[in-house]
Amino acid sequence: MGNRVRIKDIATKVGVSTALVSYVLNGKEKEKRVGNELVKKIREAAIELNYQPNQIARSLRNGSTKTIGLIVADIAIPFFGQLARVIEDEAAKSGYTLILGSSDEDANKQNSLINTLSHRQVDGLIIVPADGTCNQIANLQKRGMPIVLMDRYFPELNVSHVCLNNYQASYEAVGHLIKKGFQQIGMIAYQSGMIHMRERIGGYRKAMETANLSEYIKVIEIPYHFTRIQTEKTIEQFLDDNKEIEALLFATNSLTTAGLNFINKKGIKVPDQMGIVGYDGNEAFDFFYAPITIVEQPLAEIGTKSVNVLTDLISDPTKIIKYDLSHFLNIRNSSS
Amino acid sequence: MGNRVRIKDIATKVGVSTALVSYVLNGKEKEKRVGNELVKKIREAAIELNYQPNQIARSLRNGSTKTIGLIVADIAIPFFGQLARVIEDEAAKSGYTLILGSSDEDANKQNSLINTLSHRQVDGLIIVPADGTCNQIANLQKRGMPIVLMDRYFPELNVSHVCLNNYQASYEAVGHLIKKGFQQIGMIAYQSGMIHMRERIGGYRKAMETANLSEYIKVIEIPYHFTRIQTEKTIEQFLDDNKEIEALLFATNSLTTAGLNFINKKGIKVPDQMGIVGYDGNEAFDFFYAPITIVEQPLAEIGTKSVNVLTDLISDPTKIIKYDLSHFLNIRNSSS
DNA sequence: TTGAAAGCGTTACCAA
DNA sequence: TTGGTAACGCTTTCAA
Repeated sequence: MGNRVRIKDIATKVGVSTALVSYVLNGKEKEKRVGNELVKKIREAAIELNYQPNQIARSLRNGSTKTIGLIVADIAIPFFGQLARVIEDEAAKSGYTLILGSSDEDANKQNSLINTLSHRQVDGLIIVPADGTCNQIANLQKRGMPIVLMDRYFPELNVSHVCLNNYQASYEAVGHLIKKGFQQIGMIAYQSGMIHMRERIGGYRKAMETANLSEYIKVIEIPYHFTRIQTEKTIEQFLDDNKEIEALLFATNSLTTAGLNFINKKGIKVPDQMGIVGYDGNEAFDFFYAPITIVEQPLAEIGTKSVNVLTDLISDPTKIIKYDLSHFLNIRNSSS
Repeated sequence: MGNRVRIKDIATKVGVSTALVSYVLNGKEKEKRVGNELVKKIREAAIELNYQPNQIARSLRNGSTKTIGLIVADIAIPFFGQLARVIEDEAAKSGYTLILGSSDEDANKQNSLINTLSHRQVDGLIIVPADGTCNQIANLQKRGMPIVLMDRYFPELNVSHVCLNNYQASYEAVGHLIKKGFQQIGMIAYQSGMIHMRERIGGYRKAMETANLSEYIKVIEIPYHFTRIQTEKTIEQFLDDNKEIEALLFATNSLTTAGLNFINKKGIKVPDQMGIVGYDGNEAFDFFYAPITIVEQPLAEIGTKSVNVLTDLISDPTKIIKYDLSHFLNIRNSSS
């Protein structure tokens, strides 16, 4: 872009050195005791010439880009889009801009995103880590990059994170179903070694055990890359194989959507023939004919905390903080 | 980040100049006829020292950041999230990374985003422009910034754009309702001077006129910043004031959602008591008890074309291209 | 109170 | 074939 005007042009025009211009334009005229007359002249010249600072040059000189890299699984998924928005706004408050990447839960993609972003000298990274990327994160941290893990983390690593307390969330979700009178409760989860999924399943198991329903524990884990059709087929098979199931806990929003779709097609009545609790509600459930209980995450809190933990980390690399936030149990209901 | 290793370190280690290292690391060893022996040594040293290029320094030197600024209304809205994802992938193919911003359809926010991004020396900008920002765009273009407008544009400006042919889309959507036997068709739109909304309304009017239904033309325009509750109240008022209405065209996804919600609450039967067509379907409509006809935009095409038009523009600033793409009329149906 | 100049990490021109 | 070095635009130290 024809961003021709440099600090030097202003300096020449006013007849001073570039140092003076830099002081004034950065608001250090008091500190540096620049003459009032000159301050005014420099300001005017800057406006007249329509000076636009070159942040790249500034970054190179300062060693800080005022930039945060955000790596999510997929920005097209509303959960991550909403999170990104909160992060964007919170980051802007501290003068940071977002550079974005989607990993598709793929370790290789995540790796190349991390490389791209760190070459661009982002000041820090907020990452929703993909399965099997523990080493990537460990290496990155070792090289001194400030990192906050979001939505999931690696328990074996001492890295800052902001996540949901998934264990507790599932535990209470199942408790809710049990209180409603369901006993044969199954769970539809994703196939993933990541802590968030393990804890969602773990909380379910624990709740069943606590209620003396261990014998009814039934979990199916669906691969992330399954299509909608494949997912519905798998759920169908699961229910065919376990006809005694009275209620289902879905581990993510997209699984809930696929599940409800399937239930709709089959004409299974909710909640009479099947009790339902799902993670991460969205407006879609408002249109479902029956109220759906939802494990809702505190999105705004997750986003703002992630940014704040990161900026703290940037100014003090030893300040590692870990949040496991609480969920809400909400009811999505078309008549509310 | 402790990204200590510079080209100079490699040069020192191997005992050559930085120039040679730069050539080799940029794959210009053939062109510059660097000795095979040295090439190998330099490559090895780079790996051994774990050299990570500093893209900031490179950008300053080259005058190109390989960065695209993307300004949407709100990345939390799935329509824009999906678009962003397509753009991210397409941009990556040409080595570009995305810097993101949400304008909230607000001229001031958009202005400061444009400033932030252009100070960061993005190579080009893809913008979903807010109402009343014609001058911003004109000035930006005058200063030489490559710009592609997306989703909407300013007819009075000669700036590249990639949009839907909204006029035709509404025209055909209304035609569809008329073919189904509806005559008293109302429209729920946003209050906006932007071309996309004007065309969506214009196509509706034209279709009504063509079918000799001019007297039934009824449009309500809802302010963008209305809450869900306010929106539903306004729709209720509109329908109370126009009890003869048999069908509705909703100008956006969120208006459709609000409208269907309201219709659900009131127990109005679709399509017997009310025919519906909405823009930009999403999975929510799959759960609605009746099939909903949807004006669907070619998201992938809009995204990829936006990137390609922009990269063309970056290499040739005179290459202004305008796309008005065609929609699909789809049916979202829970049994499909 | 002001200015000269070094330096951030790269690239690429020009010379050897 | 190889290397010295200027330059990208800015900030900041040091000297005047």
